[in-house]
Amino acid sequence: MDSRLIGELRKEGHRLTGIRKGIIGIFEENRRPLSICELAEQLQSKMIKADKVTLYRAISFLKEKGVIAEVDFGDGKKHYENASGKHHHHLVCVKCKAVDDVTLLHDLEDEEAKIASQKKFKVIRHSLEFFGICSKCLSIQ
Amino acid sequence: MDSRLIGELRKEGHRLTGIRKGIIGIFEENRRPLSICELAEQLQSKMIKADKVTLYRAISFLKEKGVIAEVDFGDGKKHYENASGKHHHHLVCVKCKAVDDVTLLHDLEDEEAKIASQKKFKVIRHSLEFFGICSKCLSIQ
DNA sequence: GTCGTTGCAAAGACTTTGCATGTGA
DNA sequence: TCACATGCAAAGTCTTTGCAACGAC
Repeated sequence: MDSRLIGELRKEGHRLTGIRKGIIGIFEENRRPLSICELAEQLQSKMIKADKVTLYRAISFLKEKGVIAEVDFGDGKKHYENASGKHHHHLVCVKCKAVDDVTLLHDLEDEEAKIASQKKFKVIRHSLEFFGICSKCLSIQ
Repeated sequence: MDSRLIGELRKEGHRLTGIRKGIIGIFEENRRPLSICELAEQLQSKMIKADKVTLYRAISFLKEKGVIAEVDFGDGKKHYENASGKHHHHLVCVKCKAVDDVTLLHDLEDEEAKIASQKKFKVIRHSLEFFGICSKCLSIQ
């Protein structure tokens, strides 16, 4: 587990509860972005019981700490993933909802530079998702 | 107004009501993506009264027809824009929520080709938004 | 013992559904 | 007229807030 994070939490007077340990552990194991419901299921499979409200609050807390990042697949739910990994984007299967990671050939830095110079817009982050049909669903059809 | 669309609607037994005419007109005038609430306001300023439920249904209908497209800014609301324009992406100001359009220097076709060949994933569409601070908000600070 | 964290209940925001009424063609 | 479109009420889903009880340190 991320010891820098744990030290920081302690220093700021926050507490490392069983639920938070569980959540941090799950986001370290999981590459796939998780919704609140999926997170609750994974905690349950680890024998950690937690109210959904607690998960919303824990997620909000960890998002502020920069530990996890929010990802949006336009399905009405928010999804979260470990923010520490290499920058990447997502392939979202519209049939089976599977999510895969992908990195770009050319990253978007030159695009962001163009935006800054042409539009005087300071880019903080971007969000790029590809929607389509995954190899499994293609083979089934 | 898009006469191809109108003909198609008629042929399929659909009706071109005042509300639908109003909505189509608004999406032709507006380049900025609109939420349901913003659409309701714009209709009202045209003296067209419509229930929000009707707008949800009309939007769902026009989305199926491919007339408008859904855009997601991760703010918990769905936004819609005219789908007939040139393919573009969005600059979303995190301060004032203004939205501007932007086109890429290099479009993502080569990335999609790479994804298809490496991952066997058939891309249908992608969604790319840049979040940051617009020129106005930068100058105010 | 303190004060941050949790759980339960309730409220809030956005969207969808059911059904009777209205209306364009 | 007749099927599609609309409005109202209600329900559904996801998320946030209030507050008392719990528990990490």
